Amino acid sequence: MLNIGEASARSGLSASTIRYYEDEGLLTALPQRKAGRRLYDAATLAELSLLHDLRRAGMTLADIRHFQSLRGSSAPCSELSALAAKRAKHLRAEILALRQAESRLNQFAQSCSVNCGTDGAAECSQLGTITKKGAAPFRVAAPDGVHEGLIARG
Amino acid sequence: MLNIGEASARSGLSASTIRYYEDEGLLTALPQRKAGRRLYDAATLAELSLLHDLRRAGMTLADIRHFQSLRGSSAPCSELSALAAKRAKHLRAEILALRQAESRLNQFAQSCSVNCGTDGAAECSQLGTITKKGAAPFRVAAPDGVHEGLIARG
DNA sequence: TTACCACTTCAAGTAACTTGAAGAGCAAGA
DNA sequence: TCTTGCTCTTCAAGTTACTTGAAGTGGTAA
Repeated sequence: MLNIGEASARSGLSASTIRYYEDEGLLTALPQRKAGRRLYDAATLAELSLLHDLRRAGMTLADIRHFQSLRGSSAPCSELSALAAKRAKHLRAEILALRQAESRLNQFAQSCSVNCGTDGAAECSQLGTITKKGAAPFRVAAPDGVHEGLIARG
Repeated sequence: MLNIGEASARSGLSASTIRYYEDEGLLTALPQRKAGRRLYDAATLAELSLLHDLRRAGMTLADIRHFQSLRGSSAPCSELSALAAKRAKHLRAEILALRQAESRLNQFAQSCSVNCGTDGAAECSQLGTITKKGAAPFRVAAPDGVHEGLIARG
């Protein structure tokens, strides 16, 4: 039995986020209480960890609620499966975009540090070096009603 | 010269987001106006695209403002370079985590669809299959004052 | 001329947390 | 026993980055 601080460390969620999820009804099993304080067992902890994962996967809390409602119901598992696959596909696109962003940042950092000390300081101070060269501006479209990427959520 | 709709399509930002960035003073060059309507040239468009990229890279609007202030100043380019490298490193961790989430979702979808039609439906309806098996719960720590991942931003 | 659509401003709403205030439980040390 | 210090409690309010809605304007196609 772990207190909320330890549960936080293990699940990767902050203590206040854990309380928030509980308030929002996202925990199917409430933590036990001792002297008013929450205590988490392995099952509850696993659920917290799962919540963290699903959020990482870009699901909104509403999505997660839907997932949970399917879970208990007699919904065809094809629906559950499709939901997961759709999310995974979306994640794949997101990962690709992040990779592009990463490589542009790295490019910038490198060209910047190379030019440092020489007369290239001017070029270094131009943010423009990060922008895609020659590549057409892109939009990561969200397929059929699925929400935009993590960033677009605000 | 493109109107805001076209600028939106090219930059990947929604029209209202573009207006929002302008209101927030994130555009170093304001778009021209014709009959009250905004018109964007190549330079402004590039800036919008860059803003989109930096956001994708997980920078907050405050981060971006800081980046911009460094840009014009006599700040050592090592600082700019370090900032970019730090961001890129953080992105790398983020990408890794997303990949894990993706593979778990895929695992779930697959095990689910395989079991469909058999008596495995019960297993399928268990969300628990997505959770990491045997792996210790992890936390993607944000190094020294850097913000948490995209999701943690809310 | 009449639709119609993309645009304008401004205010208010939203998601998902986070922060702050004010107080309580409890273990370690003097 | 008392104090210090930490973690916890609830509840309200604040935050970020947008998004949505209302009410009105500009330009063009039929």
